[in-house]
Amino acid sequence: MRIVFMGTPDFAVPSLQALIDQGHEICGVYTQPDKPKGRGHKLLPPPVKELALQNGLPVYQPLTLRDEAVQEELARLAPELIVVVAYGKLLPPRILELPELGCVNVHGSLLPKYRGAAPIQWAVLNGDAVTGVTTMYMAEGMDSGDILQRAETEIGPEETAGELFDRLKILGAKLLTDTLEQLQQGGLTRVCQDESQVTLAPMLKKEMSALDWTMPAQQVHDRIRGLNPWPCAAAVLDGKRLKLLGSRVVEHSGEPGTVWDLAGELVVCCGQNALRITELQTEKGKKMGGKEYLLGHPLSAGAVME
RNA sequence: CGCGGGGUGGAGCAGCUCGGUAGCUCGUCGGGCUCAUAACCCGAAGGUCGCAGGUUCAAAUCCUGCCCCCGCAA
Repeated sequence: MRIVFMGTPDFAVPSLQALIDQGHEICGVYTQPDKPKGRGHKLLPPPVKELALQNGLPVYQPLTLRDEAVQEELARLAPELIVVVAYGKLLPPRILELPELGCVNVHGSLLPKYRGAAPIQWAVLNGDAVTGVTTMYMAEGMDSGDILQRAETEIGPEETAGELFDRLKILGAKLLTDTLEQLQQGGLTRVCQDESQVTLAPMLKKEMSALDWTMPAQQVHDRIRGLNPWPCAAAVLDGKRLKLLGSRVVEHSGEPGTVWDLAGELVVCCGQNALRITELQTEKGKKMGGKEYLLGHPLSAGAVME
């Protein structure tokens, strides 16, 4: 098929690769403009752009799709189908109607659950046992289009949002491949979303980093997993900021927030049970296990984590 | 030229301001004690203090340049 691909971050890369491998004619790749990232000032191209360039695909980075000239340019590419994976911009109605086969989107949740920008993170934050990916036709509302296919996967008890991300981007690419194959054979029926089951997964904010130690350990644990690798659960111990990256629920009780050195392990009491901190990061940026932290940062008596 | 922190035996840290014998906790190896142990006791090995220059009688420590890592901000 003659396809225009729209996508930006890491998550979209396997999907674009899948389209290339599947032998489609990719007549254009749309991605967000390069933005200053990193420490210096450096202008970094989005991951999708890099893959596109490696494959000699024409790249377009318009500031907005609402611009008429941009829309005309897209129309001249005459795609039969537009595939969108984490592009980061809403498609105006005129573009949605442009390709004869429509616009297909890959989303990181089992729609209609978790519409929005951060479906994967919220699945972990909420302690879900199962999530997945969905392919769908795009409609005007955010992630509201008719469902084509879904694929499920279990979320591991210690899995972080970042790890799940890496799995779902692969799963999403596979599902996309399958969906396009079946579309070409006309073997798919579109199913509209059950509006009563809709939940939203808004973008995470760094203000969410703070933890509430009065919550049960399991919930704090889910929080730590879901916020990793961004914005990451944050805490203050001994006057210094810590990022908490990994944890395990352990049986122990005490005043919520109090910190213990239990046989060399860093343990924090929660509202119910406690958490063993398995990985953390100090202000210096060093990632280390709870044990290693304790070796160089002995706890003062009655230490409390905030 | 966005702001800032850091690179010290295998691990995590201190020492740097006020240059002068490389320190702490853990691990490793050997020995001891114990019914036993993530416990305890004794002993040992192991470091070009990121790299290169400079100042100095003397540099982990002061000065200059470079490499690498990271936090904030985006």
